[in-house]
Amino acid sequence: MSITPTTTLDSQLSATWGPTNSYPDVPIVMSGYTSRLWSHDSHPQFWTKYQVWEWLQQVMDIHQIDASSIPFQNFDMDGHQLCSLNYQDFIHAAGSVGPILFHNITELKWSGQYHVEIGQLDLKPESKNFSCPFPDVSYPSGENYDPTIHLPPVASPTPSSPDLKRSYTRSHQVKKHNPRGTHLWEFIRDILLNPERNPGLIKWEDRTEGVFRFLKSEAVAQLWGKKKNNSSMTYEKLSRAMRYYYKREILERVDGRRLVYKFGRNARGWRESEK
DNA sequence: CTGCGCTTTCCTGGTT
DNA sequence: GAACCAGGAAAGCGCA
Repeated sequence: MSITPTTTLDSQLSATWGPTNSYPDVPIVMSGYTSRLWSHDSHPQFWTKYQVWEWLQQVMDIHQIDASSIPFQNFDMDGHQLCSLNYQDFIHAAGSVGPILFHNITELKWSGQYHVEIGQLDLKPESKNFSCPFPDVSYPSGENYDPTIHLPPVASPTPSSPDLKRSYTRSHQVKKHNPRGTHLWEFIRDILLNPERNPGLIKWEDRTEGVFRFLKSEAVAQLWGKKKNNSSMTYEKLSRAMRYYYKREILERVDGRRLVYKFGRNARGWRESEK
């Protein structure tokens, strides 16, 4: 991990979770965006593991693919190893997202400049079906809150559950309503799933049961606000949004325990087996 | 323009 | 008293 002990929380958060306008629905002019976010535009060959993860996160963000759609642990490697992967390796590691990643890293290897590569790719967020030189490269959009049409974390190389297998056949389906890119519960989940990007903000209380606890409630709220470009976000407001999830069974109540929540039956992608 | 889904904001009242 | 929890009400926002 490249974060030094002297790094402030705020700078850590900015560095790890991106600027306030990291939304793909903001027009993508990657030069400024990336130059701020992507401070290490060195050749991918020289990336650290952490930089590889940052790259992954960026690509997922840009394509509005849910971060849990790919098993990040399959990319526990540095840039040198990443660059040595072939097309099949990416398919194997990231399923249907593999081609996107492969294409992206290939361009990067050629250009050595992240922002150049993004510019070349015409990755308009509004193009629901990303067209790519590789066959069958349509990708799943983010997960859906709607339990009846839950779009999948499809990209796992080994879809084990019946749900996942079924959803695999629907990979061309255009995403349903997801106006702000990432829902709050997905944002929370992604913090939990990326410990390297979670500087003590939220922790699992019971990993298998999906119980977690806010350690720095206001910091999480600020981070959420940052993501939504809303500097007045507070834990008070965030928690109100969390409470709305009870009714939809995305979260379950945990009585008597402050700052503790539990993922419900309609929350997807948090289980280890789903990753 | 309208309706919908997901917050965001504000609020009152209760609990730890 | 501060921090948190519960949930109603209404408004904002992006999208189909």
